[in-house]
Amino acid sequence: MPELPEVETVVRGLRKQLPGRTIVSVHLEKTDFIDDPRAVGEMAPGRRIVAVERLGKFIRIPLEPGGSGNRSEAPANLIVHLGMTGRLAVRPPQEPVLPHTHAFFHLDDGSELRYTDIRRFGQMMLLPEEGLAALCEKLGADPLDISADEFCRRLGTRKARIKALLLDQGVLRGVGNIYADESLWRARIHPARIGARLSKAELLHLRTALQRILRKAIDQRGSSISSFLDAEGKPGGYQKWHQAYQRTGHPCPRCGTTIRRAIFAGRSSHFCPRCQPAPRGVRRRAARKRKR
DNA sequence: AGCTCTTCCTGAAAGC
DNA sequence: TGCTTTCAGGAAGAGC
Repeated sequence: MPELPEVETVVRGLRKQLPGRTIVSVHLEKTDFIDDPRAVGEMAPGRRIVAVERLGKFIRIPLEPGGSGNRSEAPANLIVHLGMTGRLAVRPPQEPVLPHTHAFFHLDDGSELRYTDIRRFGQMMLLPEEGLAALCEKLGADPLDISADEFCRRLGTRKARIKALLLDQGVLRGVGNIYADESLWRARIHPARIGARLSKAELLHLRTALQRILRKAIDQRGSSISSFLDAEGKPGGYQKWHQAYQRTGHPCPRCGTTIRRAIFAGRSSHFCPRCQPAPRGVRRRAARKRKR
């Protein structure tokens, strides 16, 4: 599932191919994941791609104003969220089309930008500058840039569980289940702890762990779980480094205790019950549950 | 404010 | 063997 490192990997790949290209035409198959399919189909053709950027887990492809005349004067941004199974890649037109490919952007050099998404949990939209500003406002800080002070303020003052806070895109943009679990394991913090009850040292440790893990994962071109492939169709390598995520029943690499799985904030969470001691209240409930 | 549950969707894997 | 059920999860919305 694409999270910050996977999206960053895709963005870096697309950045080598897309800027400077002009969208010649658009072909859409299934459109239920697109906000306004007609707008995408009509506004994108004739416009030149300026850049490729990452906004949390969103991919932003700004398009130059102008294009083929008529109503396409205002700047627009093609925004793509990969959801669970989304893939965005530039392919030669003769390359066989993968099943579940729903959007084709024909480019002026003959290649195609293709969007493939088995489960269609992804999103696609064409946003004017105001819409983009509104989206950015909803998103929290980028975890790679956030200062220690802001991290403590955003997470250390909230009464929600730390796992929920890490996953909340309005708090931090880009963290998903894999990197939430991995950073909590590394910082030795139980996922059910309340943000406001974490010590300053724990918060600082968590920020450092999260940043190191995200940077390393980007170096490894992301984690390939449930068939994530980058813009060039290559798998990432960070899944080899997972210490807790999806390692239920395996020994904790630090202390040997069996990694456990439980649902917190509606998400399956993987943690070491010894390294990451549970807060009061959770301990009793966890005792009578034993899955997998 | 923040929790849980449900919905969207498909394919893999487990269960019978 | 082959069918049915369960699960996975990002995000949004409902209801508590």
